Amino acid sequence: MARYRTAGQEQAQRPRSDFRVAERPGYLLHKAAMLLDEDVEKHLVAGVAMRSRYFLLLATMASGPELSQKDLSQLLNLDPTTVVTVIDEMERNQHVERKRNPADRRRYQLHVTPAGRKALAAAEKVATEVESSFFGTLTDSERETLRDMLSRVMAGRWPASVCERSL
Amino acid sequence: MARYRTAGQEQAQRPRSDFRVAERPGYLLHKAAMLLDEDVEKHLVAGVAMRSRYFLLLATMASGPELSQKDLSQLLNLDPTTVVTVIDEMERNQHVERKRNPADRRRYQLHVTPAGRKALAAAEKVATEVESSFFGTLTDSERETLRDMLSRVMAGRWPASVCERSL
DNA sequence: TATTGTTATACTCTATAACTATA
DNA sequence: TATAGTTATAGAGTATAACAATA
Repeated sequence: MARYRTAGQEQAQRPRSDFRVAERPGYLLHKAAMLLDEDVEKHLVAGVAMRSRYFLLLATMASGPELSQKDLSQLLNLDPTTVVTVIDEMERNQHVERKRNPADRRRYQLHVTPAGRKALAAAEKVATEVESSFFGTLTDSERETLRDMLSRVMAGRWPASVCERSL
Repeated sequence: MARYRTAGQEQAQRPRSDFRVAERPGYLLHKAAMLLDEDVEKHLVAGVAMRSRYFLLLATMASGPELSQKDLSQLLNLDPTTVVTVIDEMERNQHVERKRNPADRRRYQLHVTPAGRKALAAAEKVATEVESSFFGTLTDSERETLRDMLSRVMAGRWPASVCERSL
């Protein structure tokens, strides 16, 4: 992961920051998400040797409705082939077991093992700490407001439209 | 660009959505940014044949302090080699001219041409429409709150730490 | 005939390293 | 010796398409 953020110690000839992009709400959203993603990925890898998409897939499998690999790829916007790769890895790590769905033998029932749940708990602890630190300057009430606004902005697109299906 | 969001029309056997990831503020932020990025990219390509990073670089060059390619790569978290590629393309499109900085002949002065500003204006119109539509369910006051919260969350990391340098 | 999951492959994007020129 | 920019190359990531099994 590249780091272009660490600053040098040079002359500050024009301490302005009137970048047009910095005023676009869309770019602020993009940038904030990128910074948080990097933080989460870095700490997950360092703390529990797990990458973000592994964590997200595991967390999704461990909670809520039972999902096929196809469902997961739709919900998390991951390519189906990527889901295969990550779940292969999960099986090798004995965090997940693939069992055929008796009602539709094309699908898998993805079963998170106790070891998988344990690993997930550790990862969630890390992720929660990173998020808490990232949103550190916001009050609890503000965090709730942010959560609410983001949910509303996505209403009907996520996760709703995915859930319309078999979920 | 892949689309895993368009839903089929099947049985809704479990209309729940208690995914653990959906409750993480971090994932909400990530997902919202992804959706918006996709919208912006799609409409920029379709409307003005311009990709997002081209637009971002052009918008940054056209406003604020004069930046070298190195500065741009740091500010926008783009690899320096990517910046070279995109600015090459901009030169072919006659949107930008490279001139040597007389004070430091290693650096370029990147000059946005009138044609470049015209293209930028068209792109900004598209991007603004997409953003406006994306944040459509928020009131003006809420949008300001969101902008403010995102800025505060990033305070000290962006664009400040980049600006500490030569900008 | 359509769908889930898989594999193989191609392609895009990004990162790494070496090079030129300037400082 | 260090930095800005460039080029070539390698690697990671993702998408495409063909396939097997099942519906």
